[in-house]
Amino acid sequence: MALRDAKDRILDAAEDRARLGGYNGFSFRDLADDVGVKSASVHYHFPTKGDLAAALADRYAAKARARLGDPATLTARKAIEEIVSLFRDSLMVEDRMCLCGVFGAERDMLPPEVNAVVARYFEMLLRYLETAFGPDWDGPSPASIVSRLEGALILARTLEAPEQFDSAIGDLVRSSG
Amino acid sequence: MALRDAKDRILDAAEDRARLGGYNGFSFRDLADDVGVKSASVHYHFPTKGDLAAALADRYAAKARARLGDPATLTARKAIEEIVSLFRDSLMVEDRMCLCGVFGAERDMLPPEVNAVVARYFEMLLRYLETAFGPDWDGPSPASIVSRLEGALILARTLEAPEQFDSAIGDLVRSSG
DNA sequence: ACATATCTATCTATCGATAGATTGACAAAT
DNA sequence: ATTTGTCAATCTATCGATAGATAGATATGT
Repeated sequence: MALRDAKDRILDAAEDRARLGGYNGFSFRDLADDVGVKSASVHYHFPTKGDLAAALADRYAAKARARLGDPATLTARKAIEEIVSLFRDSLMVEDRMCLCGVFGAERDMLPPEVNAVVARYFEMLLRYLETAFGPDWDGPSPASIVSRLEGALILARTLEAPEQFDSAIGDLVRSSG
Repeated sequence: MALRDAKDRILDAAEDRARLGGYNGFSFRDLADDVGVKSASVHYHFPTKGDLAAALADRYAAKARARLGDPATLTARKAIEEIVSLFRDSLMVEDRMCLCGVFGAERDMLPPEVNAVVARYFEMLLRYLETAFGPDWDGPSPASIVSRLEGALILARTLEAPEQFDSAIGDLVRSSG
């Protein structure tokens, strides 16, 4: 065993590269070099690239889910703050796209097993907000919030203007705290 | 001369493929086969892939600009309707991503000359709305509208649920007509 | 001994890109 | 009217690099 599990370190490298350049933005050799092994060893852990990317999106979704917390225990305002913070950190701290946002944009050329996991990520985000909002919610829809966050990431990064993120999210934060 | 200018037919093929799979979702050979020439002929018109993608994004932006019309002659409501219709057709009619949305998501691995054109596309959209809104506008910011549209495309396509687009855009359309 | 994990070595396919020949159209020179 | 020169556009052929993937040997730990 290395410092950490090799499988995890491979996924770390893949996540970093994929969030910068998408599915074709990394190769088995890239990841092998990053981690310090040979590309055949990456294939040992993830036989195909589809396997790897699906596992990657799955771990990404699980980490997001854990960070967001249990929506049944959150007010609508707090849930919005949590999900905004998740995307804000992606932009401001990590300077990376949302992994599932990139994969979603490229979806028509991705292996179907990857798309399935990416879809589950977005369903999870929507359910999270729905649960926190409850049946009487009359504010912005979960879909509009998730869309705005995903799009704001693209916009702010493309314009190389992080403040555009706040401009895009503005009234969301205002209306929620 | 073929039925249409070869350069244009190459860009047509590239636009179609790029909107499905991103920058690495097409190759010179793909486009050559689509158009019925050899890949060397594609290189004749666009020496590098960066040249091609930059020209592609530029044409894409010009077409959008022409379709949207002059914002100085439009009410805020009408301008919102126009830009919503642009993205709605991308989803419902063309079943494709926004070209600059995909390129924006992949931006960190794209040639800089492509990113420059993509950024100009988004600046154009923001200016379009700003101009139509005028200085007294107190509705949603241009950045929030563009973000929502771009994100709604990703969300609806990923979930293979076009109705999610309306759910994400809903109150925008409602408040504007 | 066995399983896990890595290695070396290699395969086929494709990538973006280039060199150099060929074609056809059109204009200028004879 | 015919020849010559020029140019745009395409072709054939190929380059070196890299892609994802595989076979089989090797090392390590239990």
